Amino acid sequence: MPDVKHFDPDATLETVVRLFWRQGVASTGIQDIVNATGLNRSSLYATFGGKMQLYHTALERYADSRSRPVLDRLAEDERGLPAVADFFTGLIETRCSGEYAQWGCMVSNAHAGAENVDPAIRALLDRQHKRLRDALHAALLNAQAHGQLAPGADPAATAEVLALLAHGVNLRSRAGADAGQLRQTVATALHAISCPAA
Amino acid sequence: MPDVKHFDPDATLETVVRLFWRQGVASTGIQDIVNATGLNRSSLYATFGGKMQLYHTALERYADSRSRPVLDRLAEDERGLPAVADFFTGLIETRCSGEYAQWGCMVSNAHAGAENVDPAIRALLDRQHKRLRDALHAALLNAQAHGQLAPGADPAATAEVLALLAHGVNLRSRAGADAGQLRQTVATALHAISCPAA
DNA sequence: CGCATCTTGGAATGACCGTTTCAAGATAGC
DNA sequence: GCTATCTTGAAACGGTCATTCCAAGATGCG
Repeated sequence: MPDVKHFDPDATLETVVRLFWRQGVASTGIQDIVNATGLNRSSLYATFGGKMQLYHTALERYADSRSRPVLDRLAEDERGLPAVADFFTGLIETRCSGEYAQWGCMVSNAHAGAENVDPAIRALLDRQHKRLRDALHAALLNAQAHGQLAPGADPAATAEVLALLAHGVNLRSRAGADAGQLRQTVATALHAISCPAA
Repeated sequence: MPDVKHFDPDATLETVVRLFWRQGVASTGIQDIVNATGLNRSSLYATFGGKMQLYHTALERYADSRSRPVLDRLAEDERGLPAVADFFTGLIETRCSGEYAQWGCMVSNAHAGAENVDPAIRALLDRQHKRLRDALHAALLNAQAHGQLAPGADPAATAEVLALLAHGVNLRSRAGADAGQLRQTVATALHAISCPAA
């Protein structure tokens, strides 16, 4: 019978996610990954394949373990606009303070890099953008049902606006944008789509 | 007396801008630049310095020759919201069709790359974001004067919202987002900030 | 224990990285 | 046309790139 792995692939992948998230795939070498994870080149290639395959796996892990829970919570929060506001508050908190401050969003970052020409990566970016938009859409439908939305507002189109706004927050936060200003900007946007009478 | 340059530095820099714009600084090698410009390494280094210095010069050229004219036109257009709408229409046109389709914005792209840790680059990103926001602010002040803006709307804060929206357009267009959908999204955003009575 | 099977360490692969060096070539004033 | 001064071509620099290979080590079953 064969030998078993002497390391935890899951923990390794989490380390790799952070490297690619912070530095991007083009600026991260295999040597960086070897140094950060402590495991050998052979084990890396045997377990995850080449660099781009590893990046794809890491990006998928990011989307599933970081984005998805937040988006699911947003979609299932039935309060309407307060749910959207909380989503953005949490987003700005994550982007501007703590361990991941000024790292931006790994998915947003991938949009701007040369890796987006890879069809598999681009499909992942489209899927993730759709998930973001759909979660916002669900929250806005609740907002409309509660009469929180401005009359005549289209929840689907507005969800797309807020999705692009989130991308903007991700980008600017990576360059060190002020959290307070981002919060005020989001508040302004939400005020613009909310019902004047409410 | 000395020899003179056997090439046009301005035309060379324009070629370099396109390389960095499309592929990013991390994925563009000096060899790529040598191949694209046709001139020698020695001439490159003697004229522009090293790679990062060349990237900085190229990014500044992009900001001055590509962004600035568009932003100046926006700031000087006194029509108000129609000026903003035209700005976004032109932006989406540039981002989604023609020679630069799916290249995104070189400044937005720089936000997501590892190059943003360079203080000189980050200062340039901040300056450029401020220019974008100020141009939008000027246009929104005109809109307010013309009674096009929703009552109670803050032109300064709204300008920041639209600036982040522009970043979102830049990002998503690079991943091949549909121009029609982007136009509709922008229209929705502008509708949300416009005066209901107008 | 012996053996088949997988993992691991570490060296080696050729290609490319950004940068430097230097001789040969080109130019403008004398 | 000579010379001083800059530009240009081409090779070479040490280092790092992603990837591969293979012997040595570890494992669980018979």
